[in-house]
Amino acid sequence: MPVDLQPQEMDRLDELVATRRKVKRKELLFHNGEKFTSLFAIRTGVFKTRVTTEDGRDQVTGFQMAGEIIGLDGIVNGQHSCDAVALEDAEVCVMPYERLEELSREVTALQRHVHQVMSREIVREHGVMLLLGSMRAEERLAAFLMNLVKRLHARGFSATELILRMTREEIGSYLGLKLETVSRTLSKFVEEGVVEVNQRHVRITNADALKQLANPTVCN
Amino acid sequence: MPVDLQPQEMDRLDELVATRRKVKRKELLFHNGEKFTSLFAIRTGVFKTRVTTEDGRDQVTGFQMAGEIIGLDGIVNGQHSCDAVALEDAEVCVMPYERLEELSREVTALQRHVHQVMSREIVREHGVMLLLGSMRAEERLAAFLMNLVKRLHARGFSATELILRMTREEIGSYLGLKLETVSRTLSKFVEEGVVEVNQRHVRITNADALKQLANPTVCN
DNA sequence: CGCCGCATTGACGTTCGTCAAGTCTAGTGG
DNA sequence: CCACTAGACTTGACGAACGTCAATGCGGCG
Repeated sequence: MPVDLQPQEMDRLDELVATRRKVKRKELLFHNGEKFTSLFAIRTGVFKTRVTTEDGRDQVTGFQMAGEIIGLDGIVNGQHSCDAVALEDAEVCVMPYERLEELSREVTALQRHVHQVMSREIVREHGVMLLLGSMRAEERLAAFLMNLVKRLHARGFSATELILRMTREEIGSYLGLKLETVSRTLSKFVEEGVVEVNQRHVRITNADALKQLANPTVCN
Repeated sequence: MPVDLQPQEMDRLDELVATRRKVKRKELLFHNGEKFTSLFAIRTGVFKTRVTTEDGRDQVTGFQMAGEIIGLDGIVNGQHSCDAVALEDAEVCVMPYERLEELSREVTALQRHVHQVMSREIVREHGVMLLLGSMRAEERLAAFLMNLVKRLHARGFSATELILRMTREEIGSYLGLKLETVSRTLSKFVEEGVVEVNQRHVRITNADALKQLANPTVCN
């Protein structure tokens, strides 16, 4: 948590995030219906969150990576309303929610931080709604790639290369597309010289063009 | 705010929501880029929130009615990232955010309530993402009507009749459809005897059928 | 009355989903 | 070490759902 604090406050925060938990690839950090007790701060690895309907359809609601907080959905009803699945071996800090509540009553910076994290998630979801509601396949995928590479870059990785930790199907679910459409659209980007793709390895060769695709000035 | 409290705590909360503000139909409660200072609790009237892209496309991210909190998007960056537009003459309580922070440090029930409101919004948006990402027009519209009537019923209105405060275009924007599709789908429902429609007045004549159409559990 | 915004409906086009075949890669076991 | 398999991915042909464009209707309000 990137908040600056007094030494004594730091100690209390350290205690809050003292517990760690490892989650193997394909395993669930928590699942729909599970009792909510803690938030999780991702230390390593990438997760997806998904919601599911009775009739088996599901929707990926996000991909989360190091430094991001997961589990906020559980606060309102005391139980989780989505699944969190590790896309690779991962480790998280377990933050017991009741301790977090107490502490954020005492440490103003923490209170503010918690509010910001939740607000940021709301704003992010607004962006996804915009994407799902009014963009075409090309734009969705371009926006997705831009977003991923930006977040990775902020974590010290390349600004032009990335390795997808998720399948075409998972990308499609997140973007409201079928996996074939994701694959086709990626191929199209390759033809246009915007990216190079080798399985899960993606290299952005023309970032400007990608930005154009994600935010076209002309649309129908 | 439906939280039970000590009398003295009540007084402090009363002070928090003392300021009122009236917003006329089609006017903005706040707009994208505006400095964030307060959250708003809706007393009367219905609002829509929307996000916009540079190229002029916009997406309705929600319709809010009495008792609901609006403005949470502003917390993370200190400025609003969407517009809130009144769909009819409305009145809100203005809750200065800094006062809210202070108070929720002292009143545990308020702290919890704030967290729940934000978490609820996150969960609601998960539902919208599911709707936008994996449902067809019929299902989206059925889910939308069910959701509206449920919320109205919880506020003492009819469980089968409602008046839409928004245009077909606004419904379409929220559901990721064009207004013509909304209109056609409504007409289809009428043909099937599921609803009666007269302009903005809608009567649900076969709630079970509507629930069938909206298959998944996208409620809230 | 006549205008204007909203809504409906039809004809047609585009995008994306569906179905199917086939390729590639990594992992498994003989 | 090499088949063998399973899962992920690619690509093509076709169709359905929804968008686009356009004409028309309807109701409220100055």
